[in-house]
Amino acid sequence: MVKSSGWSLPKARSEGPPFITKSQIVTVLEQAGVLLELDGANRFRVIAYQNASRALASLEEDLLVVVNEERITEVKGIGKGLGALITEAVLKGSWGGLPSLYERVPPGLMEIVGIPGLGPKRARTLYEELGVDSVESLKAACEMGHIAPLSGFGDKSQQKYLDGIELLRRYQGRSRMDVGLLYGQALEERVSAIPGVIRAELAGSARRRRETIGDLDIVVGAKPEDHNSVIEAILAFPGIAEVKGHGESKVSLILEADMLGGTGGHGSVDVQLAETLRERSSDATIDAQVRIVAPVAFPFTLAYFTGSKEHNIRMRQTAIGRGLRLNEFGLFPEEAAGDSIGMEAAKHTLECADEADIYDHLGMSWVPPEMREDMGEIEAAAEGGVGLPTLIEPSDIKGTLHNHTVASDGTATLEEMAEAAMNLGWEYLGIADHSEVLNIGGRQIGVSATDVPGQAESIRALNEKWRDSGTDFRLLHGSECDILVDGSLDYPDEVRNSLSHVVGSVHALGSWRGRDEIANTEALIRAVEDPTFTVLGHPTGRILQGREGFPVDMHAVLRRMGEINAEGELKAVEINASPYRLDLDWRLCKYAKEQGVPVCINPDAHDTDGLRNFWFGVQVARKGWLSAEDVLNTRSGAQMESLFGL
DNA sequence: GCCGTTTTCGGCCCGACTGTTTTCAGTCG
Repeated sequence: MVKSSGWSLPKARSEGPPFITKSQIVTVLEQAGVLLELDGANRFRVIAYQNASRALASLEEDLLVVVNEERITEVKGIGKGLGALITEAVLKGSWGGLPSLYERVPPGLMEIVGIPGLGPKRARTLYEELGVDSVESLKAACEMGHIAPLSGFGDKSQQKYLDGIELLRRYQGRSRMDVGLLYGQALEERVSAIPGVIRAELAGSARRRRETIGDLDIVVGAKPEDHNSVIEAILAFPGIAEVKGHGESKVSLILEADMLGGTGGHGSVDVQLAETLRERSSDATIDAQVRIVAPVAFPFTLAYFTGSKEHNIRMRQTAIGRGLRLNEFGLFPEEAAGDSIGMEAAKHTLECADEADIYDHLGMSWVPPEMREDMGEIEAAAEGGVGLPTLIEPSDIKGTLHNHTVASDGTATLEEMAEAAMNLGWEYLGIADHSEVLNIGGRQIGVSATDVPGQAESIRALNEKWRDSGTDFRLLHGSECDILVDGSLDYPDEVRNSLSHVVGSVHALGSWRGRDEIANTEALIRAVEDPTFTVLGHPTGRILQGREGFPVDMHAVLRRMGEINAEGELKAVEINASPYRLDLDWRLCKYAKEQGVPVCINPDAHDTDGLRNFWFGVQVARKGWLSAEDVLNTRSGAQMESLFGL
């Protein structure tokens, strides 16, 4: 969804090259795609810009090196034209023909295409015919009845746009993973319990464990004669704020908090976590679509609505390569289908009992839903699936390293946190309270250097008690140590040297967000090079749907960490498992692994319940292709002690 | 604009739905 208006092209840095960074170019290509669409460009040209943006985003090498060695067109999706544009931006800091495109398209049109049912073609027509160039002028045109008389428009369009403007104003956008899954699993449980429902499964971005979830998709398998009664049962559910529409095979709903009450809570988000989320999200609503198909079509519909769109496209292309056609109802020979489409064409489908059979017919192994993003999984699943990893499970986690107590801004004591960790079956809990420099609103939050030895003594005493009683559990005494603006670490060296581990984190976001990517990258690299540095905590500082992280070339930071590890050190990167953060981003996990940088899944808990957030971190790790051995805290307590030289 | 085990032109994933039309374009997922 495009929200921003008044886009502009980034200015070149003064020192360069690179005069423009990779992430800036990624954004520009994405924007240029939208602008071209509004400008009436050929739709395949638009797709080319989108693809190039995607391709560049997943480029792991240093862009300046690739450009200098004239290898940019070797990237699939970047050809002669866009390769030249990227090269010019990197080496000269200018943007070819793009400035005129940016000037040509009125800024307000970007906002208008966010209105449901109003796309680029119609937005363009409205601009040309009526001079509509903002949401405000569109609203006025609707109210004066100027839209309906236009050719291709009508009364219904005019009303739909008015409704859409209202919706846009109220629309809260996507939901965080925790909220989306809570609703999704509640809905899935309720639907599964309806008589006549043979199978029901959550699909869409929730099943793929995206960090935020747009709307919920539930696929239901039921005999055709039961479809009507199933739909009626769904419409009678509690917690439905609005029925947006329903037909023979589809129900479209808006859910509210009452949906969450009374379900067993036996899904993957466990009962206590569900309680917490219930309080936290009492005022949220979320859109849901339920699709009902005959049992024989269930695997195809489930796969189709699980997506992603990009993954589905590659699946269909694979099918075409084998003389087959794939749609949401079946997989069938091209010639058998003839001119027919949809369910009719799928009458000739190959039999598939589950998703694995579909992949099998295409010469592939089943791909876990988390990985279906067209980020290499199509290739990895071919030839017996040799490239597919065995993904980490929540039960692989043996402890975590970044948690707070009352000593800084937590609400539980060492003993309380330890007990909660033992109840999760963990063998250790790393305590990492904030370091001295951190204060919020003038109030000191962090542990002063003089108080560190006292905490060490408390932890030593507790560990001794457990050892004497034969309990295989220990607290590890670390710190969440601030990375200062110049990349140095808080506390004197001797304080950091006394700790088992140092989680280095940036908190002074203002300064970091105010300077450029290259300066931030250099500072972060300086931090990780410190001999006492162990784990890079919430690497970009992002808050999902709250604030962007600071700009940084995380590939470069991970490369440097990998180099240091190759010399026998231990530098790990955190997946901060708070559902508000989920930082490191899943897109970077595979790269960290390839560079030899272990990932550490940390709940960043500030109370005992917060420890359970580690589950979301495991989802991110799975989405990022990680196995148990790629994650530091799947090691046993004894192994961790020996790694930290205790 | 990109791409190539039918290659340098002619394709580019597939289908449903909606509202406007009289055979279909635009939008959405």
